[in-house]
Amino acid sequence: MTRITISQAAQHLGKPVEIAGWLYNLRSSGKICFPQIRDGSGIMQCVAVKAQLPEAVFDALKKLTQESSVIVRGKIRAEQRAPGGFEMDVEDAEVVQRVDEEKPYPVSLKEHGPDFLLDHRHLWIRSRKQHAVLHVRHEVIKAVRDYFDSNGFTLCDTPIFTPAACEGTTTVFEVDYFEDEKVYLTQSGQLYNEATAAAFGKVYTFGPAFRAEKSKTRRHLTEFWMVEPEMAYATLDDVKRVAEEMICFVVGRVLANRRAELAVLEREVTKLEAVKGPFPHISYDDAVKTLQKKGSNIQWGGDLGGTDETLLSENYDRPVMVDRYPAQIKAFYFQPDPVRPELALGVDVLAPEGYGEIIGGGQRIHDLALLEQRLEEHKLPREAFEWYLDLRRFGSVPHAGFGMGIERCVTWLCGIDHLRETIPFPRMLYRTRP
RNA sequence: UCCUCAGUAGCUCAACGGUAGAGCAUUCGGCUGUUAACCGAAGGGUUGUAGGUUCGAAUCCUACCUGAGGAGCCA
Repeated sequence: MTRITISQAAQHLGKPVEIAGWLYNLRSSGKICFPQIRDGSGIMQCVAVKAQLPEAVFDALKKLTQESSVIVRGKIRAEQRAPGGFEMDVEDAEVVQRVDEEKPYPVSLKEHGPDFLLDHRHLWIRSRKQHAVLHVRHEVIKAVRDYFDSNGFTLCDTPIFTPAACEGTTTVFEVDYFEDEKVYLTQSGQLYNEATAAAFGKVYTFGPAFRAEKSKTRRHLTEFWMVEPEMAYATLDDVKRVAEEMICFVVGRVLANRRAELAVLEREVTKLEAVKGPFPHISYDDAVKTLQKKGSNIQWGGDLGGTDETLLSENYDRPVMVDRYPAQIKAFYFQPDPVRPELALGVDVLAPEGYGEIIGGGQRIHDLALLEQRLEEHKLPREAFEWYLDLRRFGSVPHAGFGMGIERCVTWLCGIDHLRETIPFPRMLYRTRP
């Protein structure tokens, strides 16, 4: 008997096969019942007819409880009435573990509230929608890696324990490191990326980042995943080009390989099909003017708020790049604009449909004296940055890079309204379980 | 940290000062093509916690706890 996954059903029509999975749903009508089995690759509707089965097998199936693990054997045929288009005529079944009806599976197919679902996240991820979102996440991550791997970037992972906050300003999680030493969970691999870029030319790091800000919004997690490329001999324009190419590549992959998941999510595919280069570019100056015309009370020199990002992205059907922000609202390491030094050569990419910032990046300072001056202005402990300053002493070159938040990207592509559903086990303010 | 909202059956909600209810889930019964199947019946409650007002509180008031949304900050 050949064991197949449900996704392979079309290649095994008419042949005896077995499917190992869990009971997703069951409908029963006296002498016939329809167990729907999920196996992680899809959902298969089965048909069990009393007259054609041993009594024990039929009874076991008819009384099966939700999410009991079960192996079913039989032949598969095309069936229009079945969701998914295929159906198995069950000839035999083996219950691996039966969920006790006295303590039934808690996540029913009916509606639930967010608190309940998040408390049961370890089970919630079995449901169709969550399953689809996490499949899209997998596709996004794979596409991102494929893009960099096939464009001359070397994966150089950066440390998670760091001796100091990368950017000084934001709050970091402090960890006891053996006796008498404190380390911090990384907020970004960027500073280390600059070192590996000088070693390998083009690099990227892909890993978790931690932010201890008490942010309480649908766009924040305390632990999230970020891909950060960095390029030596590169400028702001290179960052913009690579970011655009990468986004188009990722969106294309999701459209090519995850149509079924997007359908489960009821995502408007045309909105994603519109994501093609070139992306619109707008300067921070113009962004502020546009926003003021639209009624925002943003002033020049202030950062774009969440509503500002939404207002701005409403103007476009694809991601928009906003560049040259005031240096004062950007991190210390941004290279100033040569014509207007009060501006930083940084760029943010805002996703369409109000999904906000998914990418932030820019060109880094390569001049030693200027970097030393910035460290002082930001009152950063110079000792901790000596190694970083070395990068400007030994073969410094113009270099640039960016970071993309994986969960924000997945949230946008899936068209869902909360970041927490795009990671298997979200870590948020006040929620660290399960 | 601040602002707003919400906690009633396992779940989703109703009852808004006068006997705590429905759908789903569970159990029992019915049904040979169900699509979050349907039909009949049963069990299931210290209304988040602690005080207060009242003849009477799920309902009004106060504090606290828990959660959600938003602000600031960011990916």
